[in-house]
Amino acid sequence: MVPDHYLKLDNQFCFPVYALSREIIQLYRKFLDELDITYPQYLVLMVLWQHDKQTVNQLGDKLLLDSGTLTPLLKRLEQKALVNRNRSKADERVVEISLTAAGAQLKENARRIPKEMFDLLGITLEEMEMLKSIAHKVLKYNAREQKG
Amino acid sequence: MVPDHYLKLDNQFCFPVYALSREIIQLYRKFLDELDITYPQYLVLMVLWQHDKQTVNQLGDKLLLDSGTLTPLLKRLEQKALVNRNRSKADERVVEISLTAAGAQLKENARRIPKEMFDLLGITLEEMEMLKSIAHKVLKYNAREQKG
DNA sequence: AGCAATTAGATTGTGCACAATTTAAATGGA
DNA sequence: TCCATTTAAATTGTGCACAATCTAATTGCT
Repeated sequence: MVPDHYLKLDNQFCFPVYALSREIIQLYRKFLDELDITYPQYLVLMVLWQHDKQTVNQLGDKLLLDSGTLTPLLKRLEQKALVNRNRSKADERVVEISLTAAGAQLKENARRIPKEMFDLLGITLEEMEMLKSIAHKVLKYNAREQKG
Repeated sequence: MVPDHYLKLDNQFCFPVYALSREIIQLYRKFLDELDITYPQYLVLMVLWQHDKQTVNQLGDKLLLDSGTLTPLLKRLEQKALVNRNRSKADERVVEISLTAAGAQLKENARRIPKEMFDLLGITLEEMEMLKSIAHKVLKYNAREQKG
């Protein structure tokens, strides 16, 4: 019989990750409110800042989000005049997302965020790298499972 | 000038945590669908399994959730006949949440979940402890900031 | 060419999260 | 005792997440 121990909140491994994720998004709010964007919108812009003009699918692959989440989010970014949404002429099913001048410009205002977030978190570089590598391990492990 | 490097998705510390949190909730779904509950509902039940009869505030303190999230969630648990919601007689503002027989019984069906989840994640015990301790550090650090 | 199967994205519906406001009960002076 | 202040939940409104379904365009097969 599995003991009660394993069902206590304090002994959970997953709850801290879930709580940490919400805490991080909360800390981002401080910076992102000034830019009038949300954290998921910031992630989309970050992907576009690195490589402009991507399809909804390509954004979804990188952010692990589906069209049910991205379509309305991208429409809100379009309303804020930060991105353009255009049907591809080569394949009418595909929607290409590109940055507007304002969307590209926002990158400069966002530049200071990663460093300030790191300071806010109060952890060491080593801990950060450890966290990243464990997260990647789980995500990669389970991505493999889904295909096989 | 902060270099572009820091604004690339691959170099983010926060995105992996956010993606990992969603992946974990996704993996839980496999088990929780059978119990017809969601992950946040499971967390509430876990708190009640450890200590029955708590106020909405007490649940919120432990799970770091407010009444805007908990009130509708608890109403759904009530509809499933897993918890009771009763106004305290000593203080009419307070709502006390307690397990029904079915809610208490569900603990037995949930008992196997933590072990199976651990197996699914594909990480070592050491990595799990590391992840927990870093999450706790950030959460505690920022809880302190909010008060000071 | 014609049509089934596939693919990209949009839509619908449910359930969190969370800010901001509201309501009602309790408390703490003056 | 009276009333401003505080407190506990509930409510309202916005924005994700995500399953399931739908629509329309494309591809592949014969």
